[in-house]
Amino acid sequence: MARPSRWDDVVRAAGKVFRRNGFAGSSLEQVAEEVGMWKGSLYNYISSKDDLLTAVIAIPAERLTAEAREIATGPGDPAERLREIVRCHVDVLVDNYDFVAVYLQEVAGRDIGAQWRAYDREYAALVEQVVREGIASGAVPSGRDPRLTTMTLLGALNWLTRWWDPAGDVGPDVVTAQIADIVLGSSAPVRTG
Amino acid sequence: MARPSRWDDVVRAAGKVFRRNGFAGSSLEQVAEEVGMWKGSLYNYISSKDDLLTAVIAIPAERLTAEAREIATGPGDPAERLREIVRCHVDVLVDNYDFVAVYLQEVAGRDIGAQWRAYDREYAALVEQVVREGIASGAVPSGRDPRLTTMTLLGALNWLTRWWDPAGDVGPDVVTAQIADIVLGSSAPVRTG
Amino acid sequence: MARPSRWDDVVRAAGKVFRRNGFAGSSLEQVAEEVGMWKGSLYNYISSKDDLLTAVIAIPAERLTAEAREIATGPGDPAERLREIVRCHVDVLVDNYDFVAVYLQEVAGRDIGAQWRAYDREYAALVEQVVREGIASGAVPSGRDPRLTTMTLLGALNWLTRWWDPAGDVGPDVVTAQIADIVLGSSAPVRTG
Amino acid sequence: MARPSRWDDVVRAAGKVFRRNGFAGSSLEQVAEEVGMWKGSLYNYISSKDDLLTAVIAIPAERLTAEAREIATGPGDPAERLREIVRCHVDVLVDNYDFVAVYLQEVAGRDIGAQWRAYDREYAALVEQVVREGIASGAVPSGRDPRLTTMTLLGALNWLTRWWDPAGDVGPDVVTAQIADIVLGSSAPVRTG
DNA sequence: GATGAATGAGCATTCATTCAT
DNA sequence: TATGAATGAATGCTCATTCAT
Repeated sequence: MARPSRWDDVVRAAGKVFRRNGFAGSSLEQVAEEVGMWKGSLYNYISSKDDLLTAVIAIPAERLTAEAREIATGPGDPAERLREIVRCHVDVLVDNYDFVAVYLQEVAGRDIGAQWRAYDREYAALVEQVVREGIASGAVPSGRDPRLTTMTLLGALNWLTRWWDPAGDVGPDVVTAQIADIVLGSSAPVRTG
Repeated sequence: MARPSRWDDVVRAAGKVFRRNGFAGSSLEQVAEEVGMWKGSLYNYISSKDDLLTAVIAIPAERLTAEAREIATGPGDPAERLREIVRCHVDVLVDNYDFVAVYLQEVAGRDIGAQWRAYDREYAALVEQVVREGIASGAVPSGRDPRLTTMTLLGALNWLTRWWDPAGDVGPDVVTAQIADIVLGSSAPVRTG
Repeated sequence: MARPSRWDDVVRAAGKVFRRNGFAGSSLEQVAEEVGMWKGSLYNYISSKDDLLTAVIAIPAERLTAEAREIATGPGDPAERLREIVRCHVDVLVDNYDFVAVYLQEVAGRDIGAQWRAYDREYAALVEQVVREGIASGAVPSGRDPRLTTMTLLGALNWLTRWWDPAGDVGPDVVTAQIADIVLGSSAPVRTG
Repeated sequence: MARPSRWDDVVRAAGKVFRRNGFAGSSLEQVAEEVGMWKGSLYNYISSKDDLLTAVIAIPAERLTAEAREIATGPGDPAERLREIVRCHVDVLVDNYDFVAVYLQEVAGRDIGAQWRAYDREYAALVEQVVREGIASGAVPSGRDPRLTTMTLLGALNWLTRWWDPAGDVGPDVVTAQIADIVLGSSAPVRTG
């Protein structure tokens, strides 16, 4: 369907509100107020509250899986591609803080709505594939369980929304570099800037 | 007030239900049904729904902070103590899967109820202290940001509830050892048992 | 039924609580707490909440009607007997402040529970009878409507629980004398003692 | 907020229901049914049950204090102004029987909600002021306690809702005249019409 | 497209009452 | 007689959703 003009505002507002109060804890009235619209008017844009969650989540989830697909199947040595994945993950996070936070809070790894789990599974599988290549190539220390390593990486990345302020002292580059270092078992000096 | 006999059942049921549906998404009727009790009867044990969340959360939070306090201030070299912290974290998780999951989902790192954030902050501070000692002693690769390293570790551990089955192929010992290895930058072979 | 030992305490507590919160706004738990008893234990004394209201109300209502019956049918000129009725009314009020307040608040003149209205009707009828005699004898100014005069008197008396503190500056004697004076159209000086 | 169209119906229904069952004894479902609306729809008009009580009470309370303020500070000899106050009081009662009954039942002279007691106090003070002038001018028999006289008058007036039917034999004019006569100690013949 | 009143199901909480101990 | 857990109905209030204007 062709989304009318204020669609973006609606989704952005939903992201903000859902992040603050959780999906179940948010009311559409709060979303409407955030957009500057009346409750009933929201239904010119959505057909249900779940619809809104889907829209919020699709934004980072689609970008993340699309880019991961490209990186995972693309050229370059495994270590480099793993770093790219981390960089991409952090970028998406920075660009869509609210949306990512909602996605992680409400959907990722939870037994909720099969339609949303698909993103989750594909993304984790793509990352795991690169991790496996890294183990095979020696870029990741041998002996590491691939899935455990993958989920450790994702855990570290996904936890960022709980504590990290992208505008704070520790910027995106440091975060990217160090998290990649940690997983790669590298003690290379941090590159800033 | 002296908590009567079925108190433990009530909290256990709440943990189960809250984990499944989220706190805001759970109804006390669901909790009551899980205990095998009528909705109104719950109020012989609690005085509000929040009360129940507090009870659920206090269990792992108190144990975790208490043990971390002991480990952080105790003897042993930093690497060893960091491993102990990881082991302890995984143990608490295994023993209280539902409660920990609820804690992480509803409270950890979220702008919710100051009374609950205190646990969070203390625990992270204790872990960070040991991480700093690890960096100072060379057990953790130099150049790592202490807070970022701490949160990477906690992220990895806290993400476990989203994907890890303690009864599955990869057992608690492997998880403990590998997550510690990753953070310590160690590529030592996994020690089991 | 033979009322067990703490019956009086229970009724007294009920009067206090009902006066404070209204009957519908009071819970038996509050009453129980006021007695120093557990909620369930109340049912050793009462068989329902209404039962308690009946008990509370019966105390002043029975005394009031009994004494009014005696005064109304007794000897003495109408003016004197009207004064006696006022004095008796004020006495009952002072002796049973809570109970009277509850009676007036919950029952008097309200379309509630026929069983309680009976007291009301009889008492008003007795007072009206004396008022009529007063009009006939000239003690009450002629031209006055008997029922209106009666209800004016009762209104004045019944409103006392809303503002009058028996222990305050204006004592029971002044109140008794002046209210009687007003209704009798007398401007005689206040007799105290 | 601009009160929408059925606001008046809602308040009128609330007055009716509250009068019948008392505030605490009334449910919003009863009010909704009286309006011909569903329970939840009420919340398009109010934000709480208390809100509704406030609305019901404000109607007679504001009119009463406003008119009493005018009369108390206006011209005319005290006796005349006291009669005007009585007339006004009876008029307000006749025009807003339910609302006045609720006000008297739930608020007047009760230790409830400070926001409502203010009306009460101001009104009584205004009436007392005129009573004092009446005593000073000789219109009210000397020797009368001003506050007691005021409260006797108000008690008589406020008790009307408990027994008086404005459409019955004794009409508003008779009630007005006689209650004023009684307080003024006047035995002037009743003027009807 | 916007409004906002209406709906009706659902929820946390209260409370009179029962009953086994 | 006292206790206090259990019951189950009721209540104030919320909220996703609908719809006439």
